[in-house]
Amino acid sequence: MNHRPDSASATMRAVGPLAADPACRRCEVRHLAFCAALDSTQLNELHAIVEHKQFKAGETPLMEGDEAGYVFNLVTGAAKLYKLLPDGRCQITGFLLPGDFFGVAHDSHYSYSAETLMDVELCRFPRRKLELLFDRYPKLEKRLLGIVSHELSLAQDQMLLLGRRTAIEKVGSFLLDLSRRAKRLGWPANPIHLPMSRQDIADFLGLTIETVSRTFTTLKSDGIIALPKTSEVEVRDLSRLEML
Amino acid sequence: MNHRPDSASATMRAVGPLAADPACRRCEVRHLAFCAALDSTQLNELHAIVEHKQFKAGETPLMEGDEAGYVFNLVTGAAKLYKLLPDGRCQITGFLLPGDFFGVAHDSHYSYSAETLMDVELCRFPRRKLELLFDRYPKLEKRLLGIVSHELSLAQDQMLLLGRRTAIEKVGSFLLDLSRRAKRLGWPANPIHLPMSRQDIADFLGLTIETVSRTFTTLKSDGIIALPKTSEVEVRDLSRLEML
DNA sequence: CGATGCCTTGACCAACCTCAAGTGGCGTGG
DNA sequence: CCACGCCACTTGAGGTTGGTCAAGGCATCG
Repeated sequence: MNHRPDSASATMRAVGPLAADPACRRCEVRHLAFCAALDSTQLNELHAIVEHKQFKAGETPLMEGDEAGYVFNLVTGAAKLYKLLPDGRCQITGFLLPGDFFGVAHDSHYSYSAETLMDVELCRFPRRKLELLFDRYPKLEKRLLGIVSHELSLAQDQMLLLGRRTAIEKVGSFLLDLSRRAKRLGWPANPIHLPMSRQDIADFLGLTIETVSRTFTTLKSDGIIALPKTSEVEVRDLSRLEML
Repeated sequence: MNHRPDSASATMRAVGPLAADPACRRCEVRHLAFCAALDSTQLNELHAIVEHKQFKAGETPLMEGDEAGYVFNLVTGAAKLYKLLPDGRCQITGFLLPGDFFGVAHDSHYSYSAETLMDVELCRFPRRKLELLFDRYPKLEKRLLGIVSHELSLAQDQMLLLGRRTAIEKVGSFLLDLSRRAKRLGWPANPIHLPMSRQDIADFLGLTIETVSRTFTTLKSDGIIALPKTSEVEVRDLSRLEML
């Protein structure tokens, strides 16, 4: 049911229904995730309905138009959420890192797709079962409301970025954002690791891959960043990056 | 306040101070608003905490950074929600029409501003009191979750528009969207009335006022729309408008 | 070591922006 | 009732940002 079905957890599971689920308790992203701030009872009930799943890089845990039967919590890895136009143009609406929640739909079908950027572990909650839990633990529903409100706020920030910022401002704010999120996860905040391709960055910022590449080059020759690897950005002048 | 959730609502309605509040019951946008689909008891309780307010055109019911003490429901008129960059660049994140809800903040302060486009009537709910109601009527909180999820979905659509659509596609989709919303409100869907200025449309679509104006002119000379007044758009070829 | 895929760079182009002037509707005052 | 001014909108000319198309570099992997 969760993680690897190996010896340690099998032993603990023998004790009793409530002591039997160390997986969620041990979860490294729990303090960041949907399941944060739950008491023992709630956590156990949540654990009872969760399904741990793994995906390889490039797979799609959910697709626009699918029946919205589950909500998800990313545990390890990274993914993107995106929408497509009929002619193939793509807008990435967000990147998912450990602890991030996704899959909320305002009606019965998802309005966007998700694709993994690398191998991913996630928790999957059947929507119906979760809603039953909400009736007993309104706190869970409050938590979800908080998460969705937060995402709405991020979406509005992104609208401002897409509609009114220049290419260099877009890239700068993207890098700062990734750096902050890495820090929150306890990862190195300065050599920023980019789990996504240049094309993904372009589709997130409303630019082309060439413009993203050129903007990185500009920032590099201005001494604001360095690019030790193509998937790694070192911030060399934070204040000038923030000024953009 | 004197109602208990488990009382028979039919009986309760007959007597007491709450029988004296037909305002909410008569509300013309109730079937569209936050207060839709509530039973009599819930509606009475909600009515007990609501404050009706009026604003003149150009006023700001809430500003980015203000203490988020209230949530709002627009009853009549129209308004815009927007965010500003330090240098004054503006992105409108949405237009509000009767029945629309706004003022949800993910933390204790608003992350955007609201300004009326014309004289407006609205309902204002004190956030703390509303949250107390949520504890007794989880259905209210579910309703709010539904509204916020829906707004998130709209925000993602708007990201796709801002990042990946051309000027003419932006204007076309804006007009279709306004037309659909008018229809839902029981207003004429075809000569579309625009309650906002060209500048507002530009700030919504991530364009300049000149580009919006030119795009209207192009659509007009292509015979797709007519402009009987500057604030009125007549759709003359719906299918070609939808094709954009 | 060649093939592959991603990224970078270059030259050119077009969509959209900027700046500036012109138009038209509307309210005000003579 | 008309003249005027105001303001929002439209139109025009020219510039810039970012897009398009194409070639070249570079790392990874068989």
